[in-house]
Amino acid sequence: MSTAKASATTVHVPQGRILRAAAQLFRERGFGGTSIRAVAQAAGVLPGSLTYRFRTKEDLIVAIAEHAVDYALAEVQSAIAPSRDPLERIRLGMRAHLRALLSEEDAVPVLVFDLHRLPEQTRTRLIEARRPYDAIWEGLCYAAIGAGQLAAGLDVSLVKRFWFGATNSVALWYRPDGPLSPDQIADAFSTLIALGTLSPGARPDSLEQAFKALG
Amino acid sequence: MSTAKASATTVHVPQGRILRAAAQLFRERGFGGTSIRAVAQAAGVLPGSLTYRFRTKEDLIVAIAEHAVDYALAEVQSAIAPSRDPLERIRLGMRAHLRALLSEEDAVPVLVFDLHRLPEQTRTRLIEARRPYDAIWEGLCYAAIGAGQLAAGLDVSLVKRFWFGATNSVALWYRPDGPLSPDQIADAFSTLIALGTLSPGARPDSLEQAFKALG
DNA sequence: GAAGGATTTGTACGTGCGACCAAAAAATAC
DNA sequence: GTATTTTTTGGTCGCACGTACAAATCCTTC
Repeated sequence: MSTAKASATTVHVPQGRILRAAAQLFRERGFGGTSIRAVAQAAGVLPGSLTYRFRTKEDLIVAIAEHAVDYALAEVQSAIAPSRDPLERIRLGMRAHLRALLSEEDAVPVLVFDLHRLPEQTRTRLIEARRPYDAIWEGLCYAAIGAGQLAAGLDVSLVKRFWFGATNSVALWYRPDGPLSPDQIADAFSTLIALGTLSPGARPDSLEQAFKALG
Repeated sequence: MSTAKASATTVHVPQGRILRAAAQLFRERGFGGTSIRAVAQAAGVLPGSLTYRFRTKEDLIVAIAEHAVDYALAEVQSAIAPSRDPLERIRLGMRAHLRALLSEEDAVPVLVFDLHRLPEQTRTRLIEARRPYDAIWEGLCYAAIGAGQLAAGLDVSLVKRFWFGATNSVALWYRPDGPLSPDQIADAFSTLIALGTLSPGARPDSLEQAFKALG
């Protein structure tokens, strides 16, 4: 409908077109704010075809989420492969995570931002789908702890939430024409979380005491 | 409808009931995922009454956002009043910010999380409404910089985004019956952003160099 | 306690929703 | 080149949406 027949080699697999169109609309307007008719139109397909491929709207977002996990997982794994230093692997992994979040692969931010307000049953399915991704980060963290690179007394799960919260929120303000690239932002965040922001003179004598004082 | 007439002192101002009900539903299901009828029912009112108070759905969320700003601003201002130390004022302010975000005042998370996918015109109105809140944090940051409490070479606006991103994301996983109170979480986050997470042995010799290396 | 404005009621309107499906068309297998 | 399966079409179902509004009710004021 939108394009001419084009050449014989045209990628005309509509499954991919539908998923991409849906992910883009979900990213922009949210799951609840996007109609399947709008998805169909954006994909250049009639509503009936969409229903044929994905029986319900929920099936659609689940497929998007599964794709997002596949994509982000592959990106992170190939990004961390070059290094064996745990801390460096985390830095590289966070670069890849942020690149995936800000990329044209709209599925990733959809999984990150729309998860928490989906129906309970759908949310459970998506958290399940995300498990392999959570697992790889779990492993990266334990490796850094084991190597003694992180300060003693840290609540690691809290640090993880802190870091992912900050990093994911970049998607809410990032603009491609801004002054910093995704990798630059990721590195800046890595440095902040690693070293903190206080000037040397304002720091306490003992790091361990400061962390333990949090109770 | 939901309650008996009760005493003569009953707060029966429906404006407040409607705003509270709407904020709660928007928080749970998002703006697009909440119908005006659902708001009316939750407020114990028929749809017509709601239209009488708020001509459109957009007027409703703008009213919620304005209330959120009033509330959070007052909370932060009274929280920072006891101290004159810039760093301490930021810590206290962040406590108040997180308390407001996690409180029963659903308007605050609505403003934080629903803003970015509203129609352009509405978003502009809400950002305008939020301006006083942004201004107070601007002031707190400049005070800490002026006092030399933050490391030289920091990109302050990036640090602000980092910190608010992390803190706001607490609303996505916090549960009241969890092990940490909002104030404990806020303090833990303040310590993380202040000191970083590396063990002493893993830190570079010069902080300034590390920050400047980010380009 | 009557008048008159403020508020709520109950319902209606046109639109768009998610889902559905018989029939047509295209692709594939034989 | 026919038979079979896969996919798309184009339209319909009943429902819920945001909004509007006349009639009924409540509340205040004098």
